[in-house]
Amino acid sequence: MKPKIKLDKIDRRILEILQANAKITNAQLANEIGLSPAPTLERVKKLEVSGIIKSYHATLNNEKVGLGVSTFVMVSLKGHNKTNIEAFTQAINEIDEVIECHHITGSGDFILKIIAQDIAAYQKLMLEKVTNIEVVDNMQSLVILSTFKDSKVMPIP
Amino acid sequence: MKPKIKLDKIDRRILEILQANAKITNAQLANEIGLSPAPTLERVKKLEVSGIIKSYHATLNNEKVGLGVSTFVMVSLKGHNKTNIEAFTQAINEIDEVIECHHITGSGDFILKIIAQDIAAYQKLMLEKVTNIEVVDNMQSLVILSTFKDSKVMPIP
DNA sequence: TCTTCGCACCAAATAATATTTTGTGGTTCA
DNA sequence: TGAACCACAAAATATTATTTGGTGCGAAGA
Repeated sequence: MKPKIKLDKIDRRILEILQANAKITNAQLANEIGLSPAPTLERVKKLEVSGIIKSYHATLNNEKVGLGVSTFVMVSLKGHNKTNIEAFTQAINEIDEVIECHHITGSGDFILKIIAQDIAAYQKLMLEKVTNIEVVDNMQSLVILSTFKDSKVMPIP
Repeated sequence: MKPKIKLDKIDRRILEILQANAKITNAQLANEIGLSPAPTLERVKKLEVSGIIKSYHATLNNEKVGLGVSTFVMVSLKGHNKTNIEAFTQAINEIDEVIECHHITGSGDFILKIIAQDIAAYQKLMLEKVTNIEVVDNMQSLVILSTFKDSKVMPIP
């Protein structure tokens, strides 16, 4: 039996705050939501245990670590059958530079997000690892020129 | 003068660990990288101050908070001039459901990532907020059917 | 080569923070 | 009405972060 969780206004506020800043102390968080530390912590733990909060991550400045190029890649497979899809996703999973892989509607089948040092490294990566995945029919790269928004805060309904 | 930062193997390991799990304690982190807590903390602080670590975020389970639909949207503007681009990015910035906005090469001009409760909410959002941005010429929605990879860990070169 | 400086580190003390415990009031349901 | 259950607050305790002082090593200059 899955425990049905309903979020009240305070829970939603907690989620909003922790998405924006996971490093806030429990005391500060308590203060912001207008409760004392004990029940605040209880709520956070409950959100974690229930799986509503999945994980916590540090976000890096990609340029500063030497990752200057990000792209989206639209991929079509040779066939849409389960075997090919599994072969593809498995191959993708082994490539660290592919940080996202989504199955989508529309003309293509998949959209990937890929990170690389520069265009040269990107080209090398594509040629050596991505292009020669057997089941891939066709690919189109969209290079990100600049990013205007990259929010880590989902709008909780 | 920007302080040129060079990362050694230990720094890269720290970044890798904190990207995967920002909630690790300093003592645990120290243990994993084979240093004592003091210099470990020093390194982390240095990475934060230098801006290599940008921020820390909680990641949610979108389905569990009632956000069942994610899409990519390819957008073409009526003209590629600076004025139109600024008008567009500003309009986009006010829509919480648009969590990413990138300027890209290729036939379209922008790619957006949008989150909504369900298809009905998505349609409403598009009709009421996105479609009628004045400078938008053409849009194509790609609905995410499933996500096979969504890594928060960048491969540091 | 010798000396000195500065850096990265460790161990241990201290400060801050998380977490647990205990008790209270309000709400629901039999 | 009253029993059981929550959600909460205050305060005690445990855990963790942070600071301090001291050591050794490597690089730069005499």
